[in-house]
Amino acid sequence: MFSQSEENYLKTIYHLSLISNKGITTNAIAKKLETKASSVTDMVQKLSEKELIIYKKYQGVTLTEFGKKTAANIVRKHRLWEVFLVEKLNFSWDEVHDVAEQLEHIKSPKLINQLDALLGFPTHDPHGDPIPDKDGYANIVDKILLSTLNKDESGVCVGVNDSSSEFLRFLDKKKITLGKKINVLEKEDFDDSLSIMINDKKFSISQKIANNLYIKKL
Amino acid sequence: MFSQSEENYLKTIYHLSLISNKGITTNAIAKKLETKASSVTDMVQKLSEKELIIYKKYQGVTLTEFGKKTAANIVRKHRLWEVFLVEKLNFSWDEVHDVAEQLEHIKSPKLINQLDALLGFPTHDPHGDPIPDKDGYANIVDKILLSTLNKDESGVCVGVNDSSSEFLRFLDKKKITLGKKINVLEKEDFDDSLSIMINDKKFSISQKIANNLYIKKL
DNA sequence: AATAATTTTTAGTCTTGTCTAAAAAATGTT
DNA sequence: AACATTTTTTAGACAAGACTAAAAATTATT
Repeated sequence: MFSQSEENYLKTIYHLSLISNKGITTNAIAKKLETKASSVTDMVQKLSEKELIIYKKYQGVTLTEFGKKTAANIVRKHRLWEVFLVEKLNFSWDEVHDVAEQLEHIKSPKLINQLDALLGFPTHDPHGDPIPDKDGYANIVDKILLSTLNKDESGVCVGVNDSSSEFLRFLDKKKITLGKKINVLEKEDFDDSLSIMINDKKFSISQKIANNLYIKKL
Repeated sequence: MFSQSEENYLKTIYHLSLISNKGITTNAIAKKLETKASSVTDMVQKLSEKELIIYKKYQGVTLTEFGKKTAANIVRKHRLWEVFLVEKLNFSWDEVHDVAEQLEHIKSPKLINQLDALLGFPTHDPHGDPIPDKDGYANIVDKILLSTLNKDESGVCVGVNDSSSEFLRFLDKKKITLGKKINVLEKEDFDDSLSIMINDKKFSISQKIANNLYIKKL
């Protein structure tokens, strides 16, 4: 069994691995966890001893198979709890993260399997992120950023890049939810803002917004 | 906010207070928590500084109003989670304790209130123990031990004293569940064993069993 | 290739919560 | 009341996980 702290480091390394596929640097981990590089060095040495990661001084870390599976399982728990909070306890999608962050550390395989069943074996969490299965395998959807679409192209909203409550509440206000169809009517060269059509309504969004919304091209 | 360790001490003191209503001794706490008396001394000093308990050297501790409320809230969370595990996730009553022991430390008032609602505002946990309300008030039932009943008296099963999985599984095997009616047919002077009638079946139970089953007299 | 800037590691400190061993206080016994 | 026993507290140590400051290694720049 691993401590909460070890699990948090592991999860962070896992998330960074999905983006970069190079060795994960000490500084990158420190930044994500809002901690100091020296603390990271201490912890990666420990995780390395436990064979969760491969670590060579000054060369960053990569997950072992064991580490990958362990990390995926924490992510699985996090996302299942998020679904539970939204589906069963009427949380909104901008409220779930902090609570799921605590719940993901609860140790009970039966609990998670039963929760999975109660929720009807969901494949995605409320933000559109895939829920890894028991073996750590997660469906990677071929999602792209809305900002990469051109004029007259369209797609379906499948996820968010930034899941801060500010951004999520903005989407709520604009009635942009997962599964909604988005048409790009115009793309401004000047500031890369987009004129889009959603819910039969037309409005303009900034590049910052378009850079944080994942869609699946149609 | 309090640490998990602080919460565990507090909860233990709360449980001991309900039995003894005298000052709770260092040793009693150490025994219940399976730790050393010196560790208890350290922690009660800390809890005292935080005004959760009143502590005078060599004289044991008592909960303050604030401490009582805080402790009751932890117990409330523990018991609500137990109900959830049994009602929604098909746990049996002998499996819930360890998981609830972890879940009780999750910090989110909304989570607990919504869970309470999802479960239909239960008043008792799966072992028959009352669930304190938000203000820390718990209904104290006038329950007595089965062993205190005499020949030809009868009662309804309302709780257990020992909630070890061994004992709970024994009750399952004998089909003794909360709410069941029990008639005492005979009481042996020799070993204080009882001959009882339950589910229209007659059998004999040892004093040890009778000492761990709470009933409400009829 | 030498120097500057950045990143990473090391060394030492701090806090939390635990422990052991010894001292001090309280309680029990004759 | 004096001694023995038990309980409780103190003092000092340790592990986990974090931090600061300084050293070492790497990377970037001229």
